[in-house]
Parts: sequence; structure tokens; C-alpha cells
Amino acid sequence: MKPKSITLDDIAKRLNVSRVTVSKALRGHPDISAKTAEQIKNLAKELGYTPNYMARNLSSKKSNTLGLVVPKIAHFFFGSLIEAVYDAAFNYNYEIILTVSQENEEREKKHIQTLLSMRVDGIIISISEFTHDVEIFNSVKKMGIPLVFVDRVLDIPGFSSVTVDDRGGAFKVVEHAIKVGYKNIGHLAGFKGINIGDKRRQGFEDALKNYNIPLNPEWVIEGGFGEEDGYNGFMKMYKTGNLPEFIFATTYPVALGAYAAIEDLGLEIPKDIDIMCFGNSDVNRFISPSLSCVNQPTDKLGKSAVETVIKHINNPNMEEQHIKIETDLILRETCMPKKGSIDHAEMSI
Amino acid sequence: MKPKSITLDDIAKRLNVSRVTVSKALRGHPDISAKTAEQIKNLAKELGYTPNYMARNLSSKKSNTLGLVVPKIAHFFFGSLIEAVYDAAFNYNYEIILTVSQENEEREKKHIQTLLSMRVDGIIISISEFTHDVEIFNSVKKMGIPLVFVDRVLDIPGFSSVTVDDRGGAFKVVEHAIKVGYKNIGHLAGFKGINIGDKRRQGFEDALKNYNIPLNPEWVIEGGFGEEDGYNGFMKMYKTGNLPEFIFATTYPVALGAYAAIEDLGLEIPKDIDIMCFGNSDVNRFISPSLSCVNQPTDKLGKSAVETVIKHINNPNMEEQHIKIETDLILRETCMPKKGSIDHAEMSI
DNA sequence: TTAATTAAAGTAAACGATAAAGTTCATTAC
DNA sequence: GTAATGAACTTTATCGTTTACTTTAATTAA
Repeated sequence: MKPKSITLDDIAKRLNVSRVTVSKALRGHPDISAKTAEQIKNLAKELGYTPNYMARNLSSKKSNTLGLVVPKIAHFFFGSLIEAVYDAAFNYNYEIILTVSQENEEREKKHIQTLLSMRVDGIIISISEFTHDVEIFNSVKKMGIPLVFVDRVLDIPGFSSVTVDDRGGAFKVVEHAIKVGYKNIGHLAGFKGINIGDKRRQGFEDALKNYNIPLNPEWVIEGGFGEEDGYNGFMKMYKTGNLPEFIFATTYPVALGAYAAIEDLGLEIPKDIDIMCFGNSDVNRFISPSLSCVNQPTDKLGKSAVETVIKHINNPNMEEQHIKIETDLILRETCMPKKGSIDHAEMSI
Repeated sequence: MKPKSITLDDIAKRLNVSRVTVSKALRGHPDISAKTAEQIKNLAKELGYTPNYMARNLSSKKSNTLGLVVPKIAHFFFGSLIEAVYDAAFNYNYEIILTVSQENEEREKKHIQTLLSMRVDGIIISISEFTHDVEIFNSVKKMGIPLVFVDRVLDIPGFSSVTVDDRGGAFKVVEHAIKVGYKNIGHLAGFKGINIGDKRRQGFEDALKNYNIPLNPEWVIEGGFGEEDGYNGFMKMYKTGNLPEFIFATTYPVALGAYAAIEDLGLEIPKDIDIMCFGNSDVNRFISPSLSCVNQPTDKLGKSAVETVIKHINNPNMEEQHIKIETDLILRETCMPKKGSIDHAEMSI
């Protein structure tokens, strides 16, 4: 039924050499003479030999594989991040095993277990919104598998991380709004207890403080990172009867939710309320008015994360590193000193 | 240095039973008494035993793993499709190995090779725009690994496929436009030689024929599936000095490119030119005017693809199946009989 | 000439599991 | 009372590689 696949032994027998000779030849080991190596390679190709990585990895105790855990895929930021990680891994000759937690701590835990069982050489993870349990990460450490956090990190010692400068990016946004002339500034904030929520809020507060602008607690709404959160958050703020002039949204879906609420309320951007957010996306460019934001360079994030795990793999004693990637503002039609139009020069994808 | 991980033998020795007893106990095999099984499970947990899938798979010749090959990730359609495949696989207890071809035939080939070497139990693939070489697919078949095409298929015998009804979906769009009252209808078409290009164009042509509307060849521009293609395609059409009233874009990025061109030309949608496209996205909802389209139900596509490979795996003699998923129109502000507004009820993500 | 070196293999063991085929002892059947 | 059955294990073989040693014969050094 299922055709038995060609093994090293099959090739060895036909050529009257040993299994090991074939193995070495195929891997370009210098032990083997050019002539023999060529014969072997030719026959391997002819027979359609396909190496069995399970056997190889079992024997060599190396899988050349990196595990990647993300909360979701169909999201601009994570989509780009994943793509960047794949690209970088490809260049270093590593395979990626991607798993998706769907923002679910249990599922995340299960995925990490699976990756460990697959004996990946290292793990890159962006944790779910709800991840608090540290235990699984300690098991990872116990097994001696390097793990690095990317973007969404858990603050536990012994692990490297690669993040964007969330605080700095948020600071930039609010500073920009202040320079544009706004004094009444609100924040649709993310959850507390996760770095992207905390640090962005911190940047928001720091910027206000830095420019001596009072913080109105009614203008800071804590919630999740999705569209509904933005919609509900804005509605909640509106119901206080007192809106700020400008809102800093903690993610772009939150901003989009706010857009929807604003339209439903018959308000106008930027006349009645202006807005910027953390994180770029397709929609930011195309929505009207196009949405200014602070950009997280996903390519750098992904590349750096891959490089960091690989360093840990090659040097098990390396100390933890905490890499911060700088953000940059992307200015579009919202929060503009003077009105412009969509900049088609930034067209991409 | 690297802590040696716990094996079945370690557990077996401590409990003075055989390795196999431990293996069976951990897998819930009925051979083992409840008492022994519990002891074993407890010790396994205590020691932090992590099964080694490489060894397991090598021995059992089953990996419980599906390979997935897609052209890109950071694209609404593929993002959703991937998520759907992961979800479905999760429910069937299969792991997914995702690889990304970046629309590159060579890379795609390499990835398939890797998946074969990993001994995945089956492969799901959406081919790149440029894939023509059939050879690699025949090697897959020779190895007896089931492969099913999803969305973008290669027309070769012996493989199952799951696609949306591209022709039918395109037909629906054009039919809708005709019913709205348009008679001068153009098409920003995709490449020939790939099903999504050919079938969508076919649906376009069929609809015109069906309603006795002449086809103006100047209004059919062939190109790729990206934003630039849409931009350039529209510009090309514009330069003929004769625009249709309505354009059917073969993908949503093509439509977005057209939007950009239309704005650059100082034209207005839908007054000067109306438009719909094949494929939904976030941006479709948020762009102004919001973009009507025919939706590809990615959840059904993904689920069906997974189910089909698994059927092949469990029944190696099963004949090829060609599953077509029906599409549905999503009507927004473009190509509307009467003007409406963004329907926030369809908010998601 | 003889010992040391080297190139090109080969041999044996190990990697960590599972599958298939025993073994043992207590029950049950008749 | 003896054979058949079944529960609960054990033994042995195998999966397809790689790793770490050997071996062999030829080459080089002194």
C-alpha cells in the first residue's frame, strides 16, 4: 500500500558500501572520496531518497527547528511578525513550527508542551493577553531549551526578550499630540499586568507629566486590545459627558472600534475628536481619515528574536538579553498640524 | 550543561517495571492495571517527563502532523485561511507545520521537500502565483503522502482540491453589477494559467454573455494579484481614454490599488467609476466608500481541506475529491442600488 | 627500511520510543 | 482435573540516522 521509502541502507546495499559512508557522503563529510560521494549522491537522487528528519534528529539530538507561539495570525502586527520570523529563520537554515494560542492561556501551555515534545532547539513566544502562570516557562528552562519573548513579554528572570520601546513609542504619540496643540488627552488603554498595556500607559502618563498637562482619570479607560474594547471604551468615555480632544488608542483595532463608535455617535474625526494609535496596519492607511500611529518595525523584531534564540542555542551559557527596538511615527490625516492626504508613496504589500 | 531529559527508561527503572509498561501506561493502553498506571503517571509528572515525538514518530511511522504551504501570511485571506486550518487541525489532534513560499516556486519546492523529510502525514497547499512545475507533486505522490490543494490549485490528476467557486463568485459580482444597472463593465484580471485568475475571468465573461452585454477587450487588463497591479492596471485602462462604469477586481489588493489610482486621478467612487472585488478583508469594511465583494468563507475552506487530507490519510485508497465552497456577496457602499452606510453590525476580530 | 601519518572507509552502539510476540499466573469452563 | 481464557507484564526487534571508534592500506617522514 504505502510505498516504503528509500533509506540509507537501500543506497548502501546497491553500492556495496556501508550505511555510514552513504550518510557521510550525503552530508558532504570530508571522510568520503569525491568519486564515491558523487556516485552516492547520484544514486540518491535517482532513487528519490528523502532523508528522515525524525531519525536524524533523534540521533543527532538537534532538530534545527524553532518553535513560535503567537496569540493570533489574522492580525496585521502578528501576520507581519510571523512573516519576519519565517524569513529570518529561513536565512539561518532553521525551520519554524508555528502555533497559535488564540489568546488562550491553556492552549498556549499545551502548545509549548508540544514544542518541547517535538524537541525544538529554541522557542520564540508572544504571550496571550491572559498569560500569568509562570510554571510552564520554568519547565522550559529546566529542559534547557532557550526561550525568548517577543513583543508581549512576561517579566520573569532568566529569559531574553525583544520588544519595541512601548513606553517611548507611546510617549512620542502623546508628545506629538501635545505639539499639535491638544491639552485634553485621553487613553483607551489595554489591560494592566501585560507589558504592552502597562508600558504604553506609562508612556502616555510620562508625556503628560513631562509637559505639565494634567491627567484626567475619566479619560483613561482600561480594556482589552480588540475592536469591541475600543468601541465600548469610547462609548464609556462619551457617557461621562466630557470628551477629551485627543485619544491615544493602545492598538489599532481599539482605534478602529473607536472610529465606529465615533461615527455611530455622529461625531467627526478630527473635528470633534482626534485620535492616534499604537501599531500600524493596512486599514490605517485606507480608512478615512487615515490613521496616524506609531509603527512597530516587525521585520526588526522578528529578525532580532530569531538571532537571539540562535545565539542562546549556540552558546548555552549566554546571559539574558533585553533588546528594545525603536519605534517611529507614521503621520497621516489624524492628528495633523495641517491637513494632507493619503500618501500613496507608502503603498506596500 | 544541557540537562539530560527524562526518558521512559528512567521512569521504568525507578518503578522496577519495563520500559514498555511505562509507554503503555502513559498512552492509556488497557494492558496496564489501574494501580500501576497511576503510579507511572504520577512519577512521570513528578519527574517532568516530556515525550520525545521524534522517537515516537520514528517508531510508529506516524507523525500526527500536517504540512501547510501558503504563498504569504500577512494577507487577509491567507491569514484567515491559516487560522482556520490550525483550528480544524487542533480539533482533530493534528499539528500543523506551516511554511511560506513568498510566491516563489523554488522556495515552495524546498518547503515541500522539507515537509516530506519531516514525514508529515499529509500536505495542504495553496500554490504560488508562479508554480507550474509538476515534478515535485509527483514525488509527493510517489512517497504516498496525501496532498490536497486549497484555493489555488494545480490542475493535475490524482490530487484532491478544495476551492471556492471562483467562477460562480465572479458571476455573482458581475450579475449584481448588471442588475444595479451597469452595462459598461471591466475587469482587472489576474494571471492566466492559475485557477483563481482563469475561473474568475471566466465567471466575468459568462455573466456578460448571459445578459447579452458585449465584452470590450480594452476593459480587461491582465496582471498580478497585488496592489501595484491594481494601480497600474487601472492607470492603463484610464489611458485608453475610455473607462467602463464598473470594474470587477480579481482580488481586494487589486481593488485597493485601483482606489489609489482613482483618487490620484481625481475621480470619485461610485460616481465616476464603481467597483467590487473578489475577496473580503478588514480594509474592505473600513475604506471609504466601503468595498462590496464576494466573500470566500475561509473557515469552511480550511476545515474542508483538513478533513479531506485526514480522510486520505485514514483511507489511502480513497479517490480524489474536488470540493467547491459556495461564496456569498457582501454588499457595502460600492455598487449599491441605493446608498447605505457602513454596517457596524458586521464588526469582527 | 621502518615507523608515523593520513585518507577512506567500516563497525558497533546509541538515540527514545513503539509493535509484535512471548510469558506468567490466576480464573473460568466443562 | 485439565484445558482454555484473559489480565498484566516482559522480551525482542525495529524505526533510520548519527556519533565515536576502529580498521586498512597507502603515503610520507626520518
